[in-house]
Amino acid sequence: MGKRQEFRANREGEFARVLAVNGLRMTQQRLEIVRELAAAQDHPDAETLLHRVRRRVPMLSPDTVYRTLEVLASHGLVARIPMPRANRFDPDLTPHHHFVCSRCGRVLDVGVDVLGPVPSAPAALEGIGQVDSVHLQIWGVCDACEEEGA
Amino acid sequence: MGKRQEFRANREGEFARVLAVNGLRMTQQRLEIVRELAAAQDHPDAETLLHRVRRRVPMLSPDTVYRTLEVLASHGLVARIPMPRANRFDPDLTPHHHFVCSRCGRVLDVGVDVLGPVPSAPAALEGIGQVDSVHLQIWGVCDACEEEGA
DNA sequence: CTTTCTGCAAACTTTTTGCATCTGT
DNA sequence: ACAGATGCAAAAAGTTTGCAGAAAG
Repeated sequence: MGKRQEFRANREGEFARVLAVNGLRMTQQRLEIVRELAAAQDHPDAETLLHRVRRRVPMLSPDTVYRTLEVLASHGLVARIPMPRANRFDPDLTPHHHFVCSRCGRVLDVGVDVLGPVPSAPAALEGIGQVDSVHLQIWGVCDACEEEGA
Repeated sequence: MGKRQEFRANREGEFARVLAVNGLRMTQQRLEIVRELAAAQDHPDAETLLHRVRRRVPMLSPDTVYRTLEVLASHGLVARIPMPRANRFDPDLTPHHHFVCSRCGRVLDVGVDVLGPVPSAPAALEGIGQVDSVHLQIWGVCDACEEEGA
């Protein structure tokens, strides 16, 4: 099993553990949301994720998805990718970059083998602040859109 | 004059030039918006910029600011910093990083002398797409917020 | 039983759009 | 003159919030 797949497979237990430590609860909804996100091969936004989980949990409300994603992100269990229209969420916390297509909005992973390692920052930057994460975003036009436009 | 200041000082003429090349027009509103943004020492969002320009041009409408920023960004004259609440815009295209405070939302510049150069990507990434820009975002808590919370 | 979570609905913020009018070139 | 820009207003899109009832520990 690859490193990234292995990482995803442990998300559910990791989530349960972090929740427990913080006195929060593992609910059916949260479990389903985490499962769906961990299985996602793309970088869905809240609404997209909602529709996917609703295939199994039709009663799920949008609020719950937003709130769960907030919990996940604030505990460092998923990465928030800030985007012009809507935030995207990435269950994969292994080092990699993001290519964002400015035409179709797709977010594609770029391995560290392709572009070199994610730059590492010290825990604190002199005169600036405490560092939580370092996040490289590459903007451009993806091949699919490039061909279409030709 | 420092490199960054020099860069800012030329924004106005550069904008006029790019507009002309593309058959677009230099209007009073656009001029004022570009001036204000080029002079900004922070990373304002559309609404903040609107308020600043309105001190001199009270009749300016929000739409015009949004549309002008879109023109600027799509012609590579300013950088769009995608953020959870609202986009921010940076007139400074010289290489540097952005530290985003997750508590207060401030965006602070981090020089390449502090964290090393912005990773450079080739013009095209094999099997992915054409690269327009590479953008490093560092998330954390700024010193001002850190002290407050203590 | 207590604290936390959910769903509903309504509000809020940021951004976009259609249209008539006005302006730069 | 004519393409392009502006302002107005209304709508869209994404997200947050207050609250009553439901559920986890």
